[in-house]
Amino acid sequence: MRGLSIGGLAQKSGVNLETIRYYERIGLMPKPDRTEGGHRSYEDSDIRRLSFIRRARELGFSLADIEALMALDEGGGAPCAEARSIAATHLEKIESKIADLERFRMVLKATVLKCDGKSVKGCEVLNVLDGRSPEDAD
Amino acid sequence: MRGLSIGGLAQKSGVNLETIRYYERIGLMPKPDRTEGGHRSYEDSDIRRLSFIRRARELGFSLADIEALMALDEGGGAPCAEARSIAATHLEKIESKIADLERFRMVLKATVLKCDGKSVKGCEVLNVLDGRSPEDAD
DNA sequence: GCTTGAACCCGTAGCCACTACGGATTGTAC
DNA sequence: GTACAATCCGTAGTGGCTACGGGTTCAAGC
Repeated sequence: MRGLSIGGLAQKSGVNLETIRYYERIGLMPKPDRTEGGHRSYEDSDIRRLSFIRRARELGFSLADIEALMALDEGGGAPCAEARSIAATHLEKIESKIADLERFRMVLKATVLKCDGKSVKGCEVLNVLDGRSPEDAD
Repeated sequence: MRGLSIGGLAQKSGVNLETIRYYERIGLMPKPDRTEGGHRSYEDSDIRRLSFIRRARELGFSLADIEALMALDEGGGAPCAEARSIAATHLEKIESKIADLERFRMVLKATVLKCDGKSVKGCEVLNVLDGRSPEDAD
């Protein structure tokens, strides 16, 4: 085999083999050359592209976002403003998600702390989820 | 109609009508009585159960977690310790998710700030995703 | 050159938690 | 009685993978 096998690419990029095939199927990764026997044969540029995808996924970008970012990267035009805007929008989403989670964390933490793990009735965790306010519970 | 229609339940509980049918299908909600014509007819207890589910979902519990929590709530045995443990485990998950997102946020924020939206080459957003460290980029 | 066993092929189905569709039936208000 | 909203049901689609399984190919050892 001349190029990289899909398994080799999976190792080098840190992306699951099945996921690579999935990315190819949905058009996120280009169709690679094939060996005579039909096995996929990748090049170095595929490692870079796939690593880009992996990093962006780790940062929580959707595959649609990633597609747009990669198109910008290749377009060459004046991508920076657009890339910045995609990232900024994504940043906002992440920030609001963090805020949401922080609120959940506080409720949960308070709830878990109140629950002594003994009392059968009036379990604070269940009280909260039942919509009984903590004040009612005692 | 004697009881509550599915539409009414949807309104009162704040859960989408289709979602209610889905919950019934997967066994999370009990099968309600039916009118002569076959329409679902709900009781007040269904509002409570569904509201419990909704609140738990909003706190990020999985449906499997919720099923377990509701079983504890009904079992009556010594559920508090278990409910506490489910909630505590969930709290840990949320906390690590927050930590992850915080890291993403920092990277993204730094990235967006560095990107001036003008320079065609060396766009910081794309650099980061390309795995080029910020130091290399200049 | 031959054999073995790992790697790879492909299509399909499953996961979670919904949401949407669409044609048929029922409920309800006038 | 009629019009029209609400509900019925099964099925399919969403995103982002992951798993399965039976068949083929590759690469290394002898």
